[in-house]
Amino acid sequence: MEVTQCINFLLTRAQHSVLSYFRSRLDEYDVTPVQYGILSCLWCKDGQTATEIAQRICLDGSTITGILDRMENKGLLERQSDPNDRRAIRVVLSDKGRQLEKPLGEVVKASNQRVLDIFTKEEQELFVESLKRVADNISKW
Amino acid sequence: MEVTQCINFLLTRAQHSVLSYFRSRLDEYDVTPVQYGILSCLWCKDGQTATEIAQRICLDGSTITGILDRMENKGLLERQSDPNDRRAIRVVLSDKGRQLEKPLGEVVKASNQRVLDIFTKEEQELFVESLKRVADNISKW
DNA sequence: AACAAATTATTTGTATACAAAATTTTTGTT
DNA sequence: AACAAAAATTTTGTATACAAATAATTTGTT
Repeated sequence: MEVTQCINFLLTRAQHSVLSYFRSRLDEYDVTPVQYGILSCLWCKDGQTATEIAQRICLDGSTITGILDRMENKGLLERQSDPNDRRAIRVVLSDKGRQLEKPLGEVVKASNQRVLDIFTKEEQELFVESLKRVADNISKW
Repeated sequence: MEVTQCINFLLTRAQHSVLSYFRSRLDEYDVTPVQYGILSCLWCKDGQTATEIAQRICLDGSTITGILDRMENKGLLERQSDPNDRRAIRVVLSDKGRQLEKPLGEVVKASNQRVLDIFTKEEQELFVESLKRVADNISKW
């Protein structure tokens, strides 16, 4: 079987294309796609712990550490220790991080539409549904 | 918009799931998914240059260097200098690399089927087609 | 032939990403 | 209270990945 017909290859290629498109659109805000994911998580509910954020966006706990480091250095957020559980840290948005909600929200919405524009409404739904089914199914194995 | 409804997030999550499944299946052969991609490329045509391989599997040239290093250390392949163009290197399979063709081919074929098993034949074709359309379309922008 | 431009591969720097181990703290059991 | 087990985060080590810069070589132009 040709490697280029392998489902892992096809998914990886599609994901890379979409990721770089999103990266290019987010670039002017000095935010990466995964950093947008964390911001988005915090816009929804500020002050979550690192573990909560990691679970929400399906990342390993140890991956979060470095990403939060870089976001803290850029002044997007702050780590605060949780008085009730000193193991935990609470991740809190800065003004800068909060103010990005509207512009980044618009950029991501537009990018999303642009990517899905090549499909009809029905195809879009089927495609999104299929991606969810693949991810959910494998995580059960 | 919820980050979990973002097409970039959905694609990334599906890709991660499939990638880790493939990784787990390839693990007993001490080969990673991208290393399988390079092997597969060479089984098809041995002695390709790093650039040819990179283009074939859609990787940046500078990414190839490290992957070939690790594969060379594991004795899967060898770098040979091209007498006709001393800038180029020819990547040549070792016996070990060649002998993996059959067992890895089978593992990947089975993994592929297992991932796609959740779909009907029609859904499979539409899904694969959609992934290609997404990747091809964005690379034109 | 001389030299600019292009090509091939590598190096350097940065960002994800995960696994395994380590650290600190909390929870549960005896 | 003592201590084992679990939980939250970080650290360390390894593997992708890309961008920009570099080095060596080849190609194209004058």
